[in-house]
Formats: sequence, structure tokens, C-alpha cells
Amino acid sequence: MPLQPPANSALADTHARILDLAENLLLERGFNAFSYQHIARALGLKPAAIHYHYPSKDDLGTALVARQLRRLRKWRDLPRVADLPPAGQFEALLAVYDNHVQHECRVCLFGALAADYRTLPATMQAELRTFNREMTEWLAQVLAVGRATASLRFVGSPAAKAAQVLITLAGALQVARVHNETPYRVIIGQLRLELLVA
Amino acid sequence: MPLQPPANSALADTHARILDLAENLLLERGFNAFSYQHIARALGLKPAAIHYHYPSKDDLGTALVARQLRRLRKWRDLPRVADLPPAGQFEALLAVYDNHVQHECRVCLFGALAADYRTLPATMQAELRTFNREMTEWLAQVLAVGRATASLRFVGSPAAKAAQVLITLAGALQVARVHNETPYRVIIGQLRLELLVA
DNA sequence: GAGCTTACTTATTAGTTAGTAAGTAGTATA
DNA sequence: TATACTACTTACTAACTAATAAGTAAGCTC
Repeated sequence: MPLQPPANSALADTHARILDLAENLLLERGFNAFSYQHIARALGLKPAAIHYHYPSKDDLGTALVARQLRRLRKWRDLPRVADLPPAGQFEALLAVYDNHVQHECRVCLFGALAADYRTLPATMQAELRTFNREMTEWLAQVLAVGRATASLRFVGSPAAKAAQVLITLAGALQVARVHNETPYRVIIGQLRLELLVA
Repeated sequence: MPLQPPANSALADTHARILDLAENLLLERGFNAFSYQHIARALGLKPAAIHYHYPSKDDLGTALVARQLRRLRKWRDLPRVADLPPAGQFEALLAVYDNHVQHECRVCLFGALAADYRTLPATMQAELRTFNREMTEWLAQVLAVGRATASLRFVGSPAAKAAQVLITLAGALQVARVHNETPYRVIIGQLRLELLVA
């Protein structure tokens, strides 16, 4: 039930443990390739216990994307990020993806869900659209300021460039999974080369 | 059994019908979200009949990627494509992705399989790596010639740019599925703007 | 200490999954 | 006309799927 888990007690802890594990499974295997049994087994619980916390897989999936959206908003508004110059904000973004690669070549949330999109519950689809939209809007703003202050360079509109850069990052993680870290590094290098003013 | 289906009789036809339908399901729902039952139902057969042609889902999946790889090689060597100038070859590539978007916002093979990669049979994984490698090598060659003849422009190595462009295209199809055709058009426009010499 | 709540477990259901074995109608071959 | 092969179907298994209902041990509240 609680899409917004309570802050008190051990309940919050179990909620978080389930969510953490489900996120791991989602990013490593895809939404249709993990079950309540996988989660239960890994946490030393029975599948019914997971249903107690998240009645249906729809609920769990939606909570997963909703948490990621909350994280994005929090991260983007962090003084450590928000107060950075545009090139620094871009580097901070790259650091997030870097973290994914180093964590067993995890893909990002968008990259994990896009292929299975049509099989997802409507609430997850909506949440994912919002996630992608907010992320793109944020980066477009960063790029616009970066170009205005001559610290970033690109042709075309900030919105178009933001959309292009973001899916390039998502795709780079997918390539890293299929091959290895090398093509990811190559693609990130290409992005830096094109975008950053020398 | 026959990864390379026979050319004679109605067997080839059924093989092709199964493969066509499985490809459709794969590109629209993902590998872990379709079953032999889906295929059988759509073809008016029983699941066991699909097993007769492709004993296991591994066989079917591998045949699927192998066919796509054969198609890529055939397409790339077509006079209509091979004899084009680099900018024309790039446009021919875009036309392939355009076709995907217009076909109910299908993603490409790589985009469909990357997220579920770790759950795929080893033979599929290997075939997919080859597919992606050959595609990247082809585009790198196109880009190299294009820059040498001043019809395409970019910084960095052709190999890096090829990897970047290809995953941008794969990602653009994923975004089209999640939102709609518009962001896809925007991203393709951005690619053209950056790459084509005005 | 009676009653309620929390966080589970046990047991079960109905449906789906990949996969197999055995049988069969139709066709080709000799 | 016997034989064999092709392309299936029927019938089945074992495992897994999400989900539910009922029960329970521990803790909290009054």
C-alpha cells in the first residue's frame, strides 16, 4: 500500500531492504526476469512477506521508479550539485553513470525499463515518463547556461541536445553490459570531447 | 535444430512465420515477456509445434539474432547501399531506424536485448556482440571515408563516433516508445545537424 | 491482562512456463 | 502397396508465477 514508506520502526527498514534488492534485480536482469521469490530468498523471507509490504508487483515496480524520481529531485537540488557551474554539473552527471558502470555494469533505470515498457503497469509507465522528462529538462537548463557562459559548446537547441546526451548515456551503459567497460569509456570520452570547451 | 532453416517445402515457411512473429514479440515486449504460447496462439498452432521447429527458446532466440546478423551483412553489401557516398549511407541507416519508429515504435534488436542481456542464453549473447561489433565497424568505416571526403564532420576517432551514433539511434527508439515519435525526431535532427556538412 | 497491531509464516489457488513423449494424418518414396 | 518421413496434435510433467487466506508470535496500548 504505502508508495511512500513510513519513516518509523523496522517497517521502513524492511521496505528499504526490499526496494534495494528489487532495484538491484531490476537493473541487472530486467523487470520481467525477477520474481517475489528471488527477493524473498535473498532476504531470508517468504514470498508472502514481500506481498505484505508491496501487495502486487505493480506496487513494487511503481515504488521503485517513484523512489528514483525522488532521488533525482533531491540530487539535482543538492547544494553540492546545484551550486556547481554548468560544466561541473555535467561532470557530476557523468559521475552518476560512472558509478553504475563500476557497480557490475548496471544499466540506468530508463535503460532497464524502456525495452519492456509495453509490459509495465500503467502507473510505472507514467512515473518513468515523468522521470525522463524531469531529467531532460534539468540537463537542458544546464546546457543552456553552459553555452551562454561559454563553458559548454554545441549546436542546436538545449532541449534537443539534452535528449540526445541523456539517451547516449543510457545507451553507453547498455553497451558496457553487452561488451565491457571499454566502449563505455570511449563513448563518454567522445561526449566530453564534443561538449566541453577546451 | 536447424539454426539455418532449410530452403525447401512448407517447413521453411513455418520457420519464417515463427521467426517473424517471435521477432515482433521480442521487439515489442522483450525476450522475457513472450512465450511459445503467444507464438502458437497467433499462428493457430499448439506450443508443441513451435518446439518441433525450435526445440528450446534458446534455439529460437539465437536463430532470431543470427537472422538479423545475416540481414545486416546482406543490407550493407547491397549495391544500393554499398555504392552510396558516405552521407548517403548514413541516410540509408537512418531510414532503417525510421522504419522501426513507423512500425509501432519498435525498438531495434540491440535495444530490445541489452537490458535483459544477463538472462539470455550464452549463444544469444555471443551473436548479439558480433551483431553490434560488425555494425559499429561498418559505420566507423563510413564515417572515416565521409570525413576524408568532407561530406561528414565530427571530432575524435571514427570508431568512437560510430559507437556513440549507434547507441544514440538505439536509445532514440527507446525514447520514442516511452514518449512518442517527437523526441525521436528531435534526436535524429540533432544527429543530422552535427554530422552532415551543410 | 484484554485487545489490537505489526510483521511475518504456512498453506493454497489458479494460471503460466518451458519442455517431452507418444500418437497421427498426410505425403513422398521405393 | 509397404515404409518412412514430415508436420503437426494430444496429453503430460515439473517448475515457477503472482496472489490470497488464515494463522501466529511478539510487542504496544489502555
